[in-house]
Amino acid sequence: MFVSRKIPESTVRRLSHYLRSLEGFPDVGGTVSSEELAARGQTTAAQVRKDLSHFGSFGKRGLGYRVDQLRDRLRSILGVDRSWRVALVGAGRIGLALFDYPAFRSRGYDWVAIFDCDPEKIGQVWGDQVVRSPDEFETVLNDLDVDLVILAIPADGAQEMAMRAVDAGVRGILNFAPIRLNVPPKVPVEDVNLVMELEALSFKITQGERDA
Amino acid sequence: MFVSRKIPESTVRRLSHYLRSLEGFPDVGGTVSSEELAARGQTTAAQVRKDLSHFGSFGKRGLGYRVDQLRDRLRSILGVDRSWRVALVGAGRIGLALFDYPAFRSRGYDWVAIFDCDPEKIGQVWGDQVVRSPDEFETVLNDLDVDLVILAIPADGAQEMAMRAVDAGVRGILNFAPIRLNVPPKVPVEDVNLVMELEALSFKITQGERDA
DNA sequence: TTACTTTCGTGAAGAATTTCACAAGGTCGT
DNA sequence: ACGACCTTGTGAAATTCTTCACGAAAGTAA
Repeated sequence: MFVSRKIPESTVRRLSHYLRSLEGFPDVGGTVSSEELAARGQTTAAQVRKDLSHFGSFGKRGLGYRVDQLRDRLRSILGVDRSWRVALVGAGRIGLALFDYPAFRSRGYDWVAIFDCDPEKIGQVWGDQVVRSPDEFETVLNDLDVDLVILAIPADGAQEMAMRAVDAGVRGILNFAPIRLNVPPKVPVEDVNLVMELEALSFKITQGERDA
Repeated sequence: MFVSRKIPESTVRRLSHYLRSLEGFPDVGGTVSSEELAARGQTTAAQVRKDLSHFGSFGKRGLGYRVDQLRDRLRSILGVDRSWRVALVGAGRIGLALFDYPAFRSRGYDWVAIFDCDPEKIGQVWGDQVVRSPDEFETVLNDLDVDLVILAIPADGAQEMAMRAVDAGVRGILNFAPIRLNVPPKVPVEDVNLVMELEALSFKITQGERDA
């Protein structure tokens, strides 16, 4: 089956997991079976094969998948075989944590700009970056050819900055503000909502109590 | 329909959204229809009603839902009508960002302990908390009756701390480490995986290019 | 009271996702 | 080269989730 148009969200998440698992494999020349891949990442062998089959067939029957080959293929599918130019909007605690998160850099997500509206912060130097004023937003996004914007600001400014980012030609948004952004469908948005995660947790605990 | 046993994960997420929307309503005595609730939170009126119907029927036909009543009911369903005693494991950048995240405190998630294995950090004072050594982990978790643990540490230590937390009687884990934790099913785990979110984003962008 | 409007609650239909099961194709040892 | 043994790829079945459609309240106005 070739690249079909509708890949389930859940499949994409699992592909990330598979890739992470494969990166843990030192044995680069070896092979891995759907069974083994399923064991890490708590899913089933059938699910692994179905997920991969959306993108072609690159296993060998009787043997499994070549680790190095599958890893490269997953990187290419997930779009992490290139580098992405990322701008951080919001130089608060969360912004700082993200900026220093080593896993981002090591995977080809490169910081090219930081913005914050707090005059105290503008001009601060973070690593090889300077915190800039939002006044420069459109100019900088264009000049530096920014691909992705990470919004690490409170809810009230998020919609405006998202729109400005879209108008400036950004291609995707990772949103930490606890609101649903309203942007054209051509620009994908991923939400990270920490309160929601905690609420899901307390729901499950409470639910578990009811069952017991 | 009464509290059924299997609530879809997606429903739980939407309930969080509904609650967040309702909290934005100043008009406490008023009512809100499934239509209005759907408009915020990009879903459909039928979905809203179906989600709520899992937990009983507390709307009025022809009128909608009483805002204050629905808000309270959602809080109770999600388990945020009580306070939760939370321990932070990992006093790095991410830990700090979480510790300072105002939305947590305001929703009844109370920090009661912080742990880090870095001797430099042990003894540091964060707000009303002192960073403790992991040696004290079990004792403190028991003495302070900790409900939830937030793991904000690298992948390699996460499984061990998760297991120790479970053994010490913790009831849920919010995990920022990029691995799947292996814990008994009675203890729910929510994962926040930042790299995965970025990968989902770059996947969608790459996918969009293919379509075009 | 009655007609009219609104909106809920919900079974049934429809769509999407996961699981099953097995033929096809490949490896390995002899 | 052959047979025993694996493991993939994939239609079809099963399951889960979403959408539809409509009867049943509840309010309003004359």
